[in-house]
Amino acid sequence: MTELVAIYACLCDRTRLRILNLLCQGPLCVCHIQEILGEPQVKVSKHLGYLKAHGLVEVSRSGSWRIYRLVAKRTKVLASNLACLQDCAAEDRTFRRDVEKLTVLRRDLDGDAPACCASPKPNRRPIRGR
Amino acid sequence: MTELVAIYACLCDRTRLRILNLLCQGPLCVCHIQEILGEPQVKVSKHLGYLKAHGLVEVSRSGSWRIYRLVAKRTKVLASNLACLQDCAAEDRTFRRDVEKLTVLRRDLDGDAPACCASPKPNRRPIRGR
DNA sequence: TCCGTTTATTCTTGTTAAGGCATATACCGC
DNA sequence: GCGGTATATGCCTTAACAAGAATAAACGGA
Repeated sequence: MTELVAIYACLCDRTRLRILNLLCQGPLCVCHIQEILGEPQVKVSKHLGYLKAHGLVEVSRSGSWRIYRLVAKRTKVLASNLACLQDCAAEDRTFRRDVEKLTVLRRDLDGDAPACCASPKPNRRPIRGR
Repeated sequence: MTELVAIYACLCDRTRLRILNLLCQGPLCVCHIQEILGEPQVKVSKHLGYLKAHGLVEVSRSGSWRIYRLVAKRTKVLASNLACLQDCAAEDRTFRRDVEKLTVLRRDLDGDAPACCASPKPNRRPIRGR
């Protein structure tokens, strides 16, 4: 039950929902999450930290990038809720657009496996205009 | 998306989860929820208020009792999440015990339809010892 | 009309968390 | 080692909320 409450606590924030929705598509580095969400770095980083602290995601390093992904071993409860989230996300504009952006991003990166900054196109637009 | 966040906000509290789990079994009056949860009246009332304010439950009066129930028309998102919750609840001790208590309570009340205080057994134990 | 029961509301206090700014840390290439 | 990029952390302010105590409101019955 405590676990369930913790999961719902993670899910009751818009930014975290968008992040989780993206991670359902596979591992991602922070900068891509940032770019897709269009949210400031601190915000994204903090929410990722929150999700990690509560056991929903895990990190690995790849050079100077951190690759976030959904935890590999998921309890039944977590799996159920992620599935439910995906269901719900399928009908939401924002969620769908995020995934579309991700798809584009991956195509621009020649679609190699852990699609992250690891292999950026030279002329990729900088993150967050300013 | 906003709706989804609101739903999760409702779900990220232990007491509310227990209440919703009970209401999944059917309408209930406040005093029975109180009795089953073993939580003080204020607490239960407030959480019911919260759930109502966020559109997860609705109330009707029956004499001096208020009968709470899950909202009749549920969005797809809400329905999905309630189903998911029930799934998760099935494997949790507290949730199961709450439902068992409810079953007993209903049996004691001769199992008539909107099982609430409307027809209490004369020798029913008072709510919350004090 | 007064009483007891049922439920909600108000007020207060402590905790948690969100968002922003500035800064720190870690790594890369030179 | 230096500068630049990527990411995290600390501090601050503000808002939301949980919980408890006391009280109010609404109703039924004698």
